[in-house]
Amino acid sequence: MSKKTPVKRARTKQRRLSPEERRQEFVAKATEFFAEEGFGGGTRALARRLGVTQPLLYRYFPSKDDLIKEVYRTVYLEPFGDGWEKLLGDRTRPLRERLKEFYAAYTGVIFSRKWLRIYFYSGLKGLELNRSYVGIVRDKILTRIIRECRNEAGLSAQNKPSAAELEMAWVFHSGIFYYGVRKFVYEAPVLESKEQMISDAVDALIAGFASVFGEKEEARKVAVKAVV
Amino acid sequence: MSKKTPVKRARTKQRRLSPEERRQEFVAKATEFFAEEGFGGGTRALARRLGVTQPLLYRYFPSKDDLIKEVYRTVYLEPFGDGWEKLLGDRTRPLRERLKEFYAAYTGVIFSRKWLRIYFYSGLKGLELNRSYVGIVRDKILTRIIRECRNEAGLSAQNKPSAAELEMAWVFHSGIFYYGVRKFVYEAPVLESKEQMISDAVDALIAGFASVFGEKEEARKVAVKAVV
DNA sequence: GCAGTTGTTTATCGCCCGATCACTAATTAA
DNA sequence: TTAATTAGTGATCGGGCGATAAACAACTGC
Repeated sequence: MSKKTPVKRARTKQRRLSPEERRQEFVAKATEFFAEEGFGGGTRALARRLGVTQPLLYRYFPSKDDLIKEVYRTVYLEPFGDGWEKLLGDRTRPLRERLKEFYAAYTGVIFSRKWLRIYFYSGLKGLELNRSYVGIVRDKILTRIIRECRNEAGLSAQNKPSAAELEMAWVFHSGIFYYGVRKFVYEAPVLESKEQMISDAVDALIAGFASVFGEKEEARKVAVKAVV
Repeated sequence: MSKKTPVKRARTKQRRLSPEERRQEFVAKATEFFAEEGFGGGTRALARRLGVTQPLLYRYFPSKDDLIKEVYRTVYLEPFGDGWEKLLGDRTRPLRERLKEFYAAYTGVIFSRKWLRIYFYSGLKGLELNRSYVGIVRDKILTRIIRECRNEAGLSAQNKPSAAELEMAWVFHSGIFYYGVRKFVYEAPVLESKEQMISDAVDALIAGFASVFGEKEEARKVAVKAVV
């Protein structure tokens, strides 16, 4: 309320950080700020949260848009490890186990209010960034998962998944994704155990994939299709 | 670019609409506008799109926020029919058929750039509206679906679905939902046939539900759980 | 045709926004 | 100690925002 008193910070006491450290500190705090306020949030409010004055931002970033681009970079590109692809393809371990471990790790990164809200804000802004992210998920994750599901269901290996297979993987993946959205964005009640949610979803995917695409379960599949 | 020339619209020619018609026209156009620009879009730009001047909006709506509330109302509340609950529970028809018909109708309503973007913008704004929408989906749709899945899997009827069952229904429902998001918000390529996507997802749900929760498939279930 | 009512515009207010500039304080190098 | 460099601030600019008030234009009933 009474933000009138300028408080007169004791400027001399706190240790001065190196320029790069300071910059990173600004980006990190800005990420939290924009996650809450959206990219329409003002630079003055942001500066207030950083404990500095607004013009100082312009010493570290040429414009607000440049700052936002840095926020994107740290949120999207940094966390995407490449050990994940290997994990998914490691056939010395059961597929269920691999999938559960992968999604435990993946959701460990993206299931936070900050990550998800930045993701949606940038998506609504129409940035090509989201489209490219969707492409990465498709190529690095879903294509691998389908390959393993085909193997699990006793189907012949083929490099390219069919559009229908890819779509089923998307439905599965998005279902898990949306658990995080409900919990961290809508703050709606969810199943308390994330692990069980993932476990059940993985089981359903493997069973469903075999049911829809499997040859070894042709009897079931025919019965399914006959109803339609 | 050269918006300088005021264009001097021929004001006398166009027929004057009744006040209520005019109001509804404004709300409809405002919905499209906010879906694209977000609720941060300016009233001047909106008025320009409506072909009127900005102060005129304030004769029809006391404030910008009131206009936004009307937009919510028409987007969320109007389309939600109540024949859907009956459709889901109609056991004279096969479950697969009911689910496919329901999701064909449901996605027919919500799968549009307009609907989905308004949904996300309001969700990010922190409005309680989204949380209540989530509650409606849970009670009116998912609870019914689980009841029918239990019946299909030969399980005893119980009124309240378990949290794990509800979560599996959410994963399934969200997976379908996200097909629309990918197509209409991210404008990413999707399986061209929405019907097949729904059909496969429904098949996977029924097979997956039986696999995870079914008693008649206890052997498979035990095998599944043993891996973990 | 005129009065009253309703629809619409022009002009404007106060506010907040992103950005810039000139200045001061703190740190570093000699 | 002093000169140069860097970090940070206060004041301010032009512009867009939501909202208001007063004037004007167009219908309506008499």
